Amino acid sequence: MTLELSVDRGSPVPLYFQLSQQLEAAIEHGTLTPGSLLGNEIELAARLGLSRPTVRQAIQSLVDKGLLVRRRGVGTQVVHSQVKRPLELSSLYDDLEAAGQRPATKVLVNTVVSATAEIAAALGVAEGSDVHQVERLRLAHGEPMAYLCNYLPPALLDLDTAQLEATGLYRMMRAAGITLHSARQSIGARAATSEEAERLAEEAGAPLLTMQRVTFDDTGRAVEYGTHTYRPTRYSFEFQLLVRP
Amino acid sequence: MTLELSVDRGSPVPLYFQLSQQLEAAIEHGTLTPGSLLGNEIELAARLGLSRPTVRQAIQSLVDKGLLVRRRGVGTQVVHSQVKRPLELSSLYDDLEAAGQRPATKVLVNTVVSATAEIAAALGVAEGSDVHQVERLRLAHGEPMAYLCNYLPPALLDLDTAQLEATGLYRMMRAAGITLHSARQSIGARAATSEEAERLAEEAGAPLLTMQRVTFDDTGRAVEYGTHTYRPTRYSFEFQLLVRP
DNA sequence: TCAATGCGTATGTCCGGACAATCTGACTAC
DNA sequence: GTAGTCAGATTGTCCGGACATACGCATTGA
Repeated sequence: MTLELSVDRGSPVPLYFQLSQQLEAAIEHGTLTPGSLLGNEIELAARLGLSRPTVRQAIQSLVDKGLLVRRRGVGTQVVHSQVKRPLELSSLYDDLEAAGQRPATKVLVNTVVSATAEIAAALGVAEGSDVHQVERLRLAHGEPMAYLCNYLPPALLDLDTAQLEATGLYRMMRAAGITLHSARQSIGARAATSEEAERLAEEAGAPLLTMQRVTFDDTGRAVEYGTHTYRPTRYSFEFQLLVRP
Repeated sequence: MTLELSVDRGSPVPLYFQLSQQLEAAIEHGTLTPGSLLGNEIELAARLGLSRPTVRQAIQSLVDKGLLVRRRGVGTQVVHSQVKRPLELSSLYDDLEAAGQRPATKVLVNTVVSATAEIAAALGVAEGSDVHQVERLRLAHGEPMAYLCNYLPPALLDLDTAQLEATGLYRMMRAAGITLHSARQSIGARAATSEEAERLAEEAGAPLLTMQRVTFDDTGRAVEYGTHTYRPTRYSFEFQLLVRP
């Protein structure tokens, strides 16, 4: 079979990116079957009228994504297993939306509080200084699913309650021009207190899935600290991860 | 301050790798302070007697690791935040060892069983075919910490009980020439059954942290399926993750 | 005073070529 | 028949250069 590949030099989209997208689409679509060889880089470059470094850059990006595997002396082949996505820094809202559910959000608290020692340490601000606090309840199919408590540095974002209910916090941050860079997460479990149980329509002592996260932008500022509790019967963390070579 | 950088052209270690390692060490050591500019690539290349693509390759690898941030028109600077490691496919054994603890392992079961539908689906083998089963109890400071149940395809590995107690499963796989590539994970929580509770010295109904994982090698074969339960008072999943640009 | 413009600087993209390292498979020698 | 050897194929590394693009800042203009 011959793979239809072409690049548009008039497009502002980088050539290597055009190529990697077409290859990824072909893998996704099944045109490039798992295990099949991709054909050597030099010939592929010649066929497309590109240079080898450009082709290599395209292939490399897919290798980084885990879709391709290179073998010296053999060639580049499509990975057999079904790689979906290698763990992104995704918000619960996006996760649910991607799963086809229509998540609902109920903002319980949207205010400014004085930072406790824990919050101050996480966000890197002075203890006692003002921080935004947002408490939300995330529902799916009318059932409570997770209780989210977040703290943000002051003057970072305009936290409109209506907007918080219509979209996710991360989406609002990105829209405000904040470049999310990395996050430090901790996932655990514990028994629900009576207060937590009531919020999530569980019973006191029921197991809860917990997640704490501090998110940093590309300048190294902490832009968000969150403590979340999930109902384990309704939610679990699913992700694919790659081995760093 | 002047950063000491040099490369050895006689070494079989790639030049870009030598450079990236030195830069990483300088960041780790604090010689390159967070937020500081790295100096433009062209001059850096000239100073080291390297070409710009080589220098770029070194820098790019650190950008991928989350240690550096590039800004067009500005330069490349060291990320402020404390990036430790961006979530590896690590075994519990390695995690504990890295944390300074000396993990102990007790192999409870090491046998061959007939694959149930669940196991067969995860490993991609025929239902009812033979698979290895390993059940282990992981202890730290004499206290049970996690209960690990793993299934492996037949004839993949020689599962020596003594070796399983002395090291981790992943380390044994790597030593056997298996190239780990990716894994699909699911982390959740549930209440302990009385059987599970007894194994982990908890009470029935106590919250447990659960993890399921299927690991694939670079040919796409499933090489391991594991169902783990952790005591949440003793263990939680901590990791750093990067945002895919 | 404030906004628009222009310029320098640094990274982003792309090219064409060269040699080295490694894997596969076929051939050869014992 | 088996083991060692060699050649072809393919990716890995590296070079030197060219132009495009975006950011920050100083200058200019209203």
